[in-house]
Amino acid sequence: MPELPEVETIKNELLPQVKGCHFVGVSLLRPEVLRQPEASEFGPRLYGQRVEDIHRRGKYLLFHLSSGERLILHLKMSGLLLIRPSFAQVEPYTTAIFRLDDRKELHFCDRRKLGAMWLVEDENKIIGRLGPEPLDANFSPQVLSRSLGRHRVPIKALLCDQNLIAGIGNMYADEALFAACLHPLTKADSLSSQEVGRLHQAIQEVLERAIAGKGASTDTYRRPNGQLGSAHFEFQVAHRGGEPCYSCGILIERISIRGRGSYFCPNCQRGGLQGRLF
DNA sequence: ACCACAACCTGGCCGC
DNA sequence: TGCGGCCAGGTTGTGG
Repeated sequence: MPELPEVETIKNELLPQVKGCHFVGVSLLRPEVLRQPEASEFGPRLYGQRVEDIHRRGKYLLFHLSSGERLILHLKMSGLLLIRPSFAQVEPYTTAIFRLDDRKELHFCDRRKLGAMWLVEDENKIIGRLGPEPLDANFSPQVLSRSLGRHRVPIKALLCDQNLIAGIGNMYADEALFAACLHPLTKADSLSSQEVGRLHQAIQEVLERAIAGKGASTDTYRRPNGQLGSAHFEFQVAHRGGEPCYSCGILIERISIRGRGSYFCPNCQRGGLQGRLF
């Protein structure tokens, strides 16, 4: 599942391939992927535009176009962006093909069909409500503390809230809580300042390590060249239910929080307990 | 304002 | 072997 490190990797590896290229055609194989504008308007507005830059915001990818417009993509659960040669074979579940002027194509594939795409003049209509970027210099422990302090919900649920912090999903929330020795059910507003500091550092370290590993290929994720990421080999708890903790040997448990699988070590993640759980 | 939950989607996995 | 049902999870919308 593409979260911040996966989308960051896609951005990093796509950029040298498409920066400076012009769009010379687009095929919408599944027009429902396009949320804005109407499908009939999409091709004409994209045609001839140069890709000036690509940015990431949370889990969104933003293509900066020469007109000043933004082509925005969200990969949701199973979206892939693949660079292919012209007239390459089209994989199943391809929803859109962008043709570039250097005989390359950008394929948007999406097995679960949840991904989405916009072409807009004002990106803030799409990404304006996102919380701060966890790897930005201005994401301080104080900023994190302010986000957490007003909510009496399990810390795990808050870490996945894109309006509070942008880019963290289920896997990296579990990994950050393990690294901070915090139980996922701990009420967010009960964290001490030391615990918030630990969590802040854990979030940044877990995300940076996953970016260094080019993302985690636990499910369908692949990089634009088709290769897998390696970040999941370093996972301590995510998707490791029933396996022994690398730190203490106790079996990793899985519970459901807000309908999402949450993996944690019941021995290492006692922080936040002491009667503060429920 | 805050919180919970269903819906979207499909391949894979489980139990019978 | 086959089939029904459930699960994965990011985001939006609805309702309490």
